[in-house]
Amino acid sequence: MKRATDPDVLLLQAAADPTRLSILRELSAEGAVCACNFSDCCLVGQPTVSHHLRVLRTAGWVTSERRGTWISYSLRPEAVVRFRELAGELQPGLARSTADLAGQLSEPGTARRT
Amino acid sequence: MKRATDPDVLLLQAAADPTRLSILRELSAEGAVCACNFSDCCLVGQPTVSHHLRVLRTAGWVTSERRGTWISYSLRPEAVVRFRELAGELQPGLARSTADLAGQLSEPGTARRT
DNA sequence: ATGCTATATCGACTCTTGTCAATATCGATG
DNA sequence: CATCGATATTGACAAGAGTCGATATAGCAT
Repeated sequence: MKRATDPDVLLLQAAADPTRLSILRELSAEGAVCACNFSDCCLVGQPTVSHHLRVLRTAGWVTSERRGTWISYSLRPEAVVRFRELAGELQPGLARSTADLAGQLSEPGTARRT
Repeated sequence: MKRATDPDVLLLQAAADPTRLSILRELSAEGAVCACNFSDCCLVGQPTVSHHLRVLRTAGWVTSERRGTWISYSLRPEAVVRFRELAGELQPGLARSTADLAGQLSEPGTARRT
């Protein structure tokens, strides 16, 4: 995968994995989950879970908090908000108001970059 | 990347690339865009654009329609709707109502799968 | 038919990712 | 301090993704 610099792409990349999406959904449903519970629900080993949790933390999806021996993870509200903004910004086809009627519809320019 | 079977993960994976997110945003802004316009905005060659468009089409993000020599792409409303649903399903930490007060908070079970 | 332009496909290459086994670290507790 | 359980890190590996150059296909115009 191309190394992403855009934080939005980072956020999407982090969510775009079966294991990590399961983790996010589990966190959404449970609120705060101990790390040791994920290796069970996701059918992967403990180091792999740890790796995925780091990816999610790096992307801004989760925060961790020690509770004695174990560590509880939870969703960061900012990430959820940003994710929803991303979804809200995407609109299907309704953008062209008058230009469409004028037959504009994003006609091809000269195709550069052979 | 782990081969995804979950269509939701497919959708996220398709969007989780700088070039493809640019394409999606361009489509959202313009409504319908000729394929030849993307190789300009995304700083990649024409075969690469074609490849990304196929990924987006496979994931259900876009549809294509011939207009003479060129081909116009547009967002599929269903994909946008599903994306928004995904975003809507994710909720930060507010899930635990009474269980939290009882000190439950998803305590660790036995960590299986050594 | 010939040529031209737009798009897709193929083959190859490099870099990244997901995964694990082994090991280290950290906290609690005897 | 020694030990145990939970978590993180390291190193290695196979598989996949993104990219490009070359080539093929398709529609239009001359």
